[in-house]
Amino acid sequence: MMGEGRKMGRGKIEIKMIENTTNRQVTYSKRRGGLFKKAKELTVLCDAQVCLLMVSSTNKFSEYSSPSTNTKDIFERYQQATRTDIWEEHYNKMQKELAQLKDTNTRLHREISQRMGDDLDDLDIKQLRDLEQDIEDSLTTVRARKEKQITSQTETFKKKVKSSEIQHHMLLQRLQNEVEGRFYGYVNGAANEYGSLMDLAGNEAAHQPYNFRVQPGQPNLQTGGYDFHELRLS
Amino acid sequence: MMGEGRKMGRGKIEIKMIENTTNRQVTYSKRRGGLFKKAKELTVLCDAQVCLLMVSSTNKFSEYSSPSTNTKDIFERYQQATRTDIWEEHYNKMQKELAQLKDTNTRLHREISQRMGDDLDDLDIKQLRDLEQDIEDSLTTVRARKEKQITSQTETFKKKVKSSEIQHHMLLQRLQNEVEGRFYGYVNGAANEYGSLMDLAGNEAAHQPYNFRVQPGQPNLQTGGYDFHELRLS
DNA sequence: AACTATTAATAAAA
DNA sequence: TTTTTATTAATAGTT
Repeated sequence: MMGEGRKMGRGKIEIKMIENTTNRQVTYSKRRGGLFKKAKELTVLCDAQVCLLMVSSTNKFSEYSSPSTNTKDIFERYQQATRTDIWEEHYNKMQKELAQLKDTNTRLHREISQRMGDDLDDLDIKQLRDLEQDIEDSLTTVRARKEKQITSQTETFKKKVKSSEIQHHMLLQRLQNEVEGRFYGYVNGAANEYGSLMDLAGNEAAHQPYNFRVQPGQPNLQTGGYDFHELRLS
Repeated sequence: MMGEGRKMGRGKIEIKMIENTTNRQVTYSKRRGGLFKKAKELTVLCDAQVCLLMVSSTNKFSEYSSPSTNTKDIFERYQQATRTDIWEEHYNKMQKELAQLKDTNTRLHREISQRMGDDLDDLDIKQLRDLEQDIEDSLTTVRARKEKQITSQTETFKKKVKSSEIQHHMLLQRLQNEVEGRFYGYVNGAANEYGSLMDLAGNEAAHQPYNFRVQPGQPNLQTGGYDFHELRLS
């Protein structure tokens, strides 16, 4: 049921493109080394000629070709030996790829249909039971995920409200102070000239000595959002 | 001291050409599969393009090139990317090989010199002691070999003499028979027509029914010599 | 070709 | 990057 997973080294990997760029490059580098080593060993052990060309996803080239073999030679010998036009080969390969993709497409389409409750005619009882179980599992997973999301959102909301309350309280206090003409000395020297109610609203930072204030944070790259900004009063 | 030995699977192998043809071909086949698999994995995991051409020692070709890559393309891209003319590359490779051979040559020459007692100026006491020990070991080996050879030659000689004696004895007997006109019937049918004393000397095989005779053997490829022929009477 | 005892390759962590 | 280490994958010899 699962895709062909493989373990090697300390972790488990599937043979599919490594999304993380850094990992991909590290893996490329390591495996390239491995491939070259194996190519050399084959060359020596079996008295063979090997030519290995590689282009990384960052367009870097690497080459191995066995001693006293040159790339051009082996390439030409290859062409001669295969006696097939290189373009025809390419064309065939494309056709094969196309067929495979179509096939995959059909399978996926059918799987989706079945999960949506259509196209069930060809399934026997066991298959139907399996499908049912699968869908139930999916449901459980989705529900769990949803619950988690709700909890998370609630937390966020609580924080936001709390922050809001603190700010409100502060503003009220300062407003009261202004109105009563009583300053507690937290604005010193010339800055006083600008001390006004308008200023409080428009540029609170200039007069803000407290640590309560929730600061706008850096963009949070991991979630892709700007979470901290949501905590600002607006 | 030993060459880099490697174990893999159930046995131990050095990375040097596998002499046994069958083994070599089996290993070629297995490792070719491994190499292709790794090439494919690299292609998928790292979003790379790989082109792998192989010629076995029996001149059979194999190829892998990643999907939507064709061999010609990647080859041309390779040429472009390296910006080096393929012949220049070949030339460089030859030069490198040449330099390596020269280097090896120099080393060997020096080693021989030292073993012959020359060119010892750069060696410290330990190195000299090691060299001494080495040479002593060599000497022991050579002596042992020599003793063995002597024993072996003696054996060979004994056999030869014995064989010679037998043949002599037979000849004498047959000569006596001829002279006495009495045949013991070991030459049958038409062959008798050719039974003469001259024939005995010039073409003994024609009349030779005994197993005593030491037969000329096949060339012995392992020692490079024709050992059995030495046992023939001449 | 298939099996399996062993080694070699390597993914993740440091 | 490079090294280390836990783990899997490749494979040499065997049947």
